[in-house]
Amino acid sequence: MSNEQAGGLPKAYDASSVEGGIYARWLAADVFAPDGAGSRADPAKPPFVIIQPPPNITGALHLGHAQRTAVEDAMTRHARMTGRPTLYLPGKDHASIAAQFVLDRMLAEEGETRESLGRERYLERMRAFVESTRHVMTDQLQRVGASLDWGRERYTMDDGSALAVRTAFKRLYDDGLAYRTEALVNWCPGCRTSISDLETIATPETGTLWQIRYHLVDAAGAVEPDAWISVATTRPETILGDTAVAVHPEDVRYRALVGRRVRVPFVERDVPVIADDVVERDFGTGAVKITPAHDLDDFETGRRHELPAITVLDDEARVTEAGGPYRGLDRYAARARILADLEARGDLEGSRAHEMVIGRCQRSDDVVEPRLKTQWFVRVGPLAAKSLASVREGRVEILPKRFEKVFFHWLENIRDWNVSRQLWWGHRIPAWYCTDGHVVVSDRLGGPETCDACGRPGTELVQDPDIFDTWFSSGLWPFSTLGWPEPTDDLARYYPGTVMETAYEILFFWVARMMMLGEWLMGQPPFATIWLGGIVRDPYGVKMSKTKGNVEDPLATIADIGADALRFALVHGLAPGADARIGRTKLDGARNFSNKLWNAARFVLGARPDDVPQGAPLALPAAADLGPAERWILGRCGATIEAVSRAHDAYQLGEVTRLLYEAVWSEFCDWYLELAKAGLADPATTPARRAGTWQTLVWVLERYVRLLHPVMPFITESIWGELPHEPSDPELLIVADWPTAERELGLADADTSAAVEALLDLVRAVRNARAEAGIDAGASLEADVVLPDARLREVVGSMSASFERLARLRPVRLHADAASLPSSAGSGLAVVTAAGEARLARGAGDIERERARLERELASVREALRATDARLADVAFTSRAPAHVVDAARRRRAELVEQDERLAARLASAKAAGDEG
RNA sequence: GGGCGGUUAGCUCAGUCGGUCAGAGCACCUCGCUUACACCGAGGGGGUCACAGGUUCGAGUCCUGUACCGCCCACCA
Repeated sequence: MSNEQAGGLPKAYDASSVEGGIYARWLAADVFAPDGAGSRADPAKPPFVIIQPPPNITGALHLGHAQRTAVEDAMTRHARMTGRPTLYLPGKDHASIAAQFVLDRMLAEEGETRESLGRERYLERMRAFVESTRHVMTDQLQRVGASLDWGRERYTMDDGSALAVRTAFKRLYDDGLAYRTEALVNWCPGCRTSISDLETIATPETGTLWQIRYHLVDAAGAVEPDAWISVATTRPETILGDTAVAVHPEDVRYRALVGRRVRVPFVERDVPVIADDVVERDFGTGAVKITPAHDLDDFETGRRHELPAITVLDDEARVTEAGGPYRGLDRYAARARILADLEARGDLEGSRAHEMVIGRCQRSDDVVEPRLKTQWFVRVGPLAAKSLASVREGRVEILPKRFEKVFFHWLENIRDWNVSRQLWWGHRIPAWYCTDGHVVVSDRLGGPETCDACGRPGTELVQDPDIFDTWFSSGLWPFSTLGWPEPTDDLARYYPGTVMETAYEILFFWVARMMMLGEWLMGQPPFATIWLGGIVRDPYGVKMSKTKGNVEDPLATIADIGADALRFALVHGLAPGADARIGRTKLDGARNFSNKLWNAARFVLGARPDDVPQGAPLALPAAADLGPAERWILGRCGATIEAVSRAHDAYQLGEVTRLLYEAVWSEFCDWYLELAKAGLADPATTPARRAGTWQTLVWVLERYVRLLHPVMPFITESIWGELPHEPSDPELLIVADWPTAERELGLADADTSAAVEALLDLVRAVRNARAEAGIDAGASLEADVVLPDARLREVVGSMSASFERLARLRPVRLHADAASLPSSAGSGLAVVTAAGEARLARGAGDIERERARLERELASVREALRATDARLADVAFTSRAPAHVVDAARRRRAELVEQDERLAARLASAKAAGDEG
């Protein structure tokens, strides 16, 4: 029975040589799809559909993806084992602006630009680029072990998505929720496209507030050199687009000027002084220049007063023709020149530093320019209302719950969604314009046949050059991937989804949009639970990023310690919504745990008694063949099954790994394995009991392997391959049943468990006393053990081989009470626990040290006793606290009293012995 | 300017319904190469649960306030 041959398990688990093969076996067995050939799903059970954010098609796996995948895959595998048809659908996102950003950089190295290639050639390049990268993420997700249903893989630029986008947009248009208008949008001059509010990052900056004179114009239209109104601005270059100066209607300083005209410098345009209560009298000079085409506030003020909006900055933020003498200058160059010119005219009154918040492009970091553009918008009010109601009324649950508030706040204050992008890579907006100015929105592939309004043939219509915001197509993901708008079986079966798992970073970008679009187009929210994860940080709490160089490469980590250890580390201690710090220490811990599990399996397989035939099916031992230790570990195993199942049902994966780490390491390995070793080695053990012990080892290990599979799929599948099974078990663990606990719990009983716990407690106490007394750890001592409880005495008696081995005592003589101890037992070490006491014989010992130890223990017991007594003496406590709490306190007191007596007696004899010596 | 989260052992963090809740891992100290594992085993030290009030028989746990850290949202030039 050598462990080298341990049932085929090699001495060390070699992840790199095993994982690929296991993944290939899963693929070959077709077990990932809910309807795959190898699926053992029960079609009658409710499907479990998990929705994952499709990664960018040009991307490579980073630790954040790995964590998302670890979480999603664990949920998926757990659901699959419970027999539910389980859909975990893979996909890629075309990521229009992000992909263009990457490709543009590559083109720049070749000396090319978007414009130099032109739209068609640029898109060809993009398609080729995307083809070259799309396999990367797929391969890496498989390395992590993601049990994605690859047969259903989708892409946000495939034909199905394209149809879904056209259909969705037409529906919104027909419902009056998509409209085209000229409005101020966030314009990124670097990316040369509009971006959404979400992509505009408010950045605090110290700017300058300049004070500038606008001279009044007299009735004859002449400038009055000595009469002016001073305005305050942080953007002098927008002077060129001013169409009014506003003051507060009740501001006495300016009341007389309202209705007069002032001359805008340089462009020499006369504009009115208007009164509007948006103006803060206390800010700056109390007078504001109004530039409707370049400031959101001003745009609205302009509307109220019917002011013209003059665009003075172009797509690249250079001054337009309307900017007169400054035309062609970059916005900042124009600012400098204008300030210098104002100074020269004597119209620059002063300036001061000003703390302000400026919008920057999330992608390029350019300062975003509000610009007047004709674009498509989605009216989100009615959509948001539905989403808010779904969450408020509990149809959709957000985990953790605190994000519900964030979600509410955002949706309550949301502005219409600008969906047009002046980019090329993405879905073209399905809107066509005819020369008569009619607009046709069509979901027909290739565009409308005729203009709806005038019947002009489609060939004479011109399609909108813009594309959709990437998130418009991602927002359709939960149903576009199931075949929508076609009424497919998948759509009927797998919509709405069960859980949507993602990082809280994209709650608004993606989750909220899926909610809004899903509810409107499908009539119900796209998922029941929103599970939000956090950000993966380095050990110092810094968000990992390539530029900071603090990234942990998940693939290198997998090569190093295996995918399972990485997954375990990413999930262990994870709470929804909380950021996770991942570093060497945590990864090492996970690797050590994998190693522990592997070696426990090697031991168990190698410990098969000779009279148990190899290849015998797995069976729970008969009750008669179980010792107390077996009953105890089966009870613990049952409790763990139940606790882990509950944790999974609540999506608490951090709790799942915590429970299993504890169960496998601290209970199974540290205690039961050691107890079993002694039982197996004891010649007094009957063959039936020996078989029962081994079967218990295998059984419990087998349950833990099942429970760990969702988090650690490879190593558990590996071990499973070597373990005996019940006849009803499948060949692959991935489709094995999730365990239930009734059989284990049926073999356990509370009394035996309590007795075994008491035994373990005694072992701990003996080890402690031995260590403190400095006794050689290898030395075996004679012991007299007093256990007043008969049941406990019986259990310890039946486990004497284990007890002797674990506590290093031999022989152990059991006694019902201290009075029956032989007098020779008076010397040596005394060990007192709640259940009883042990007296260990030993040679020469340090009496003083022993006395000090006993005094310390006695003092601590008396302290606890005092506290318990005080509690029980308080009538308020005994009358108001629930009975079970009071009972527990009374039991505790009784134990403490006994310990007190035993310790006092031992201390007395130790003192006597010391005095004699 | 609003809102949210955090503050528990040297470090990273669990702690559900208020009652064995003062916990884990790492680090540290002392032993130990006991035939699964040194990626290990045994034992140990270490915390006024940020601070101040309050509710309660009883408070890391609930309430109020304060401090510090972090995050999200925000169209006052």
